[in-house]
Amino acid sequence: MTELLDVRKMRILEAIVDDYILTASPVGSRTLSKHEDIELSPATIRNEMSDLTELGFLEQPHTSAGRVPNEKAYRLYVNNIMDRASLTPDETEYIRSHLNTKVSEVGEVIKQTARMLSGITNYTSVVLTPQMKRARLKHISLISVTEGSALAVIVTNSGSTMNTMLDVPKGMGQKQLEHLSALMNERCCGYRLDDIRKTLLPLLQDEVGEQADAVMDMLEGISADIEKQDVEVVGATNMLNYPEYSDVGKARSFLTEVESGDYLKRVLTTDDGVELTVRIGNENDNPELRDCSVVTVSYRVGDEKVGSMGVIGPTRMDYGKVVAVLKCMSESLSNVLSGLLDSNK
Amino acid sequence: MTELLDVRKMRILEAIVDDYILTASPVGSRTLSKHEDIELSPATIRNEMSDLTELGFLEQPHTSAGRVPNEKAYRLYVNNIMDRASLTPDETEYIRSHLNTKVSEVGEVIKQTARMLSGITNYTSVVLTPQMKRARLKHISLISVTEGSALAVIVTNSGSTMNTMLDVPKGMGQKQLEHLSALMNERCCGYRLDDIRKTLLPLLQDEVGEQADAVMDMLEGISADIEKQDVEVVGATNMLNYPEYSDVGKARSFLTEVESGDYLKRVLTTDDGVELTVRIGNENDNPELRDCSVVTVSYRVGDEKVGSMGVIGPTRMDYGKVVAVLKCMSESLSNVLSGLLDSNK
DNA sequence: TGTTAGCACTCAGTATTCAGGAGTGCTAAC
DNA sequence: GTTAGCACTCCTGAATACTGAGTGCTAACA
Repeated sequence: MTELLDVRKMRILEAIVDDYILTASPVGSRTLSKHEDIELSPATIRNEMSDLTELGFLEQPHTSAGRVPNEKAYRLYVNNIMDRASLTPDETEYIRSHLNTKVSEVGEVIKQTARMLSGITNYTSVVLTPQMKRARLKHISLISVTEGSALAVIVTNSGSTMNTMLDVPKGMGQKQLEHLSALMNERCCGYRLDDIRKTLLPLLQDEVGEQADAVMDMLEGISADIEKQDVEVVGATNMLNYPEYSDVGKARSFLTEVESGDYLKRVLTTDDGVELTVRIGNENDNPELRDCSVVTVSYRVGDEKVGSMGVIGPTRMDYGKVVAVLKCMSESLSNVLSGLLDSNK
Repeated sequence: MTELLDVRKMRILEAIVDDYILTASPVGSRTLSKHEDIELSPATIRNEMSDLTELGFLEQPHTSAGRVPNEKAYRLYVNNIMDRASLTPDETEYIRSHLNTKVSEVGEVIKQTARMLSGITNYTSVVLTPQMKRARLKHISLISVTEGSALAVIVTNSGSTMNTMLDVPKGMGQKQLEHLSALMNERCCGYRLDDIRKTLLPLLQDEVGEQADAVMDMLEGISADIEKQDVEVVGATNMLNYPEYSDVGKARSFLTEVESGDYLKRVLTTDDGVELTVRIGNENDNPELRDCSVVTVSYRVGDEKVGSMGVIGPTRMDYGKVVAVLKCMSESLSNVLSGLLDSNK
């Protein structure tokens, strides 16, 4: 792949993509000839562009327009060309400091991350809440709410909390729930949340006796909720700033799709084993997003991936910057979360 | 006000508003002459329309266009003309049934209400979460989360729950927090949440001794959170379906404004003593919403107002339907919430 | 006196034409 | 291999004319 194109073609393609990312309008040979890196006459450039078109990297809206890069070009650009623009020290500092200050609640940190991502990039951001199942139980409280329902409040060693409404058997009141949760705390503290069900059940079985079934159901309910991860989408309306979405119809279908969150959640929860993924245009198997690119990156607690975040923008997005921001943000968020974890061992 | 206009003018104005609500394009005399209620020639109607324009109810985009109703017309329409379109039995039934099924969590009910509001009306809906301060305490749990912070979980007699992160003095661990919450439960159960602070403090003062200040701070924290009401905004992108927002710039500023939620929250939390309020265009003291109308209605638990909800649409909204839907929805939500309350007395 | 038919007038919207300009591909010369 | 030159394409925007919906006014009518 790398040596499909000679150096000069590469350079020209890069310049075209760079220019198009900036202006969103077809790039002509004369424009390129003024580019400092390219010391060639327009005619020569035209020949090269003609080649690049034939090779499938460029497209022409009409005969007398300049060239527009297509997905193949962006793919090459992302894989081989772009220099991962590093952030300015200011930006790095901005991210670090704003993520460090208020770490009291995990949910807040996630929201803040999403806000910053979309704020810095001017695209749409999406952040997945961290997986709880690998966290360890620090404390659980069962609180009777109404006859037949109770609230389970789980605190993990990373300091995050989780609420789950549970159905409980009729007649099980606050007293019994307290007894049960005391038992759970005694036996399960320090276990991983996704191990609780199988660990706890045998331990409890003899103690809870006739209510074993009910307890089992409750644990099921808790387990189901532990698996759940939410997505935080911020800045969808940013897209209205780009000429790609000056058509209200397109804007509407984009917003509808993104706000449903379904596709983004799917993308963020599929773990393809890679830290950073770039999905360009139709590489998204979602027709509504065929004019968009989605860049995702995972974040960790300790050495373990626990969630991911991403940026959605037009295919003509500033890949270099987005990648740099995501990496920095992932690093920062991982640190913050891991720090939380350590401080409560 | 009522008798500013004679019957015929009223009827013509009504027809104009009705037609404009439907089509969003200026209404001409010929169109009106075909209207079944109006047995007049175009010429006569033109005279009347000319009068209505002079009286300030209609406007003309340009000489050879039809007439467009303005805010004054809508105001008259809302106050004196529109027959509050009653919902079809289907719609009423739909609202009742969908709000009754899943009542497990108050937050869910509110979200569902917002979704249905915007679904039925095709406008943007906004629902305020119910005030907690008038609810009565059923149970409180204090759970240690990290060194220095704890989670307070409050369950009210209406079955709703509330979480608040609190700063606690260093060294106060789970044991002490449990002791404290046991004390609170014993003393404060059944009290109104907004009375707890002043009720509890004297009672506790001698018992908590040296930690009185810290407890005081915690109560402050809880009180502050009790006051908080959130807004749930759904269907903002619905507005992109209306020609008023075929301009992306307008769409963007609308979406930005609405999604911030600031103005809507202010509108929903100001209690003007009236059950139902219609704010037309510039009656909203928010320039971003000068082309919108906001209709709000309060909902109750028992006889007490505890929250409100609203619909935002273009000034050319179907006021009759919106008012009918809101009234029905408020009624249903009030019933559901009051039912929850009663069932736990 | 209120209503209506008729008519001249206005003006947004659409289609048409035209000139300008940006950009291309090709050819021939360097 | 590179470049200058040139004919060609086709988008864009301005100017122009045409159409049709709608008005206001006047005069006739009931």
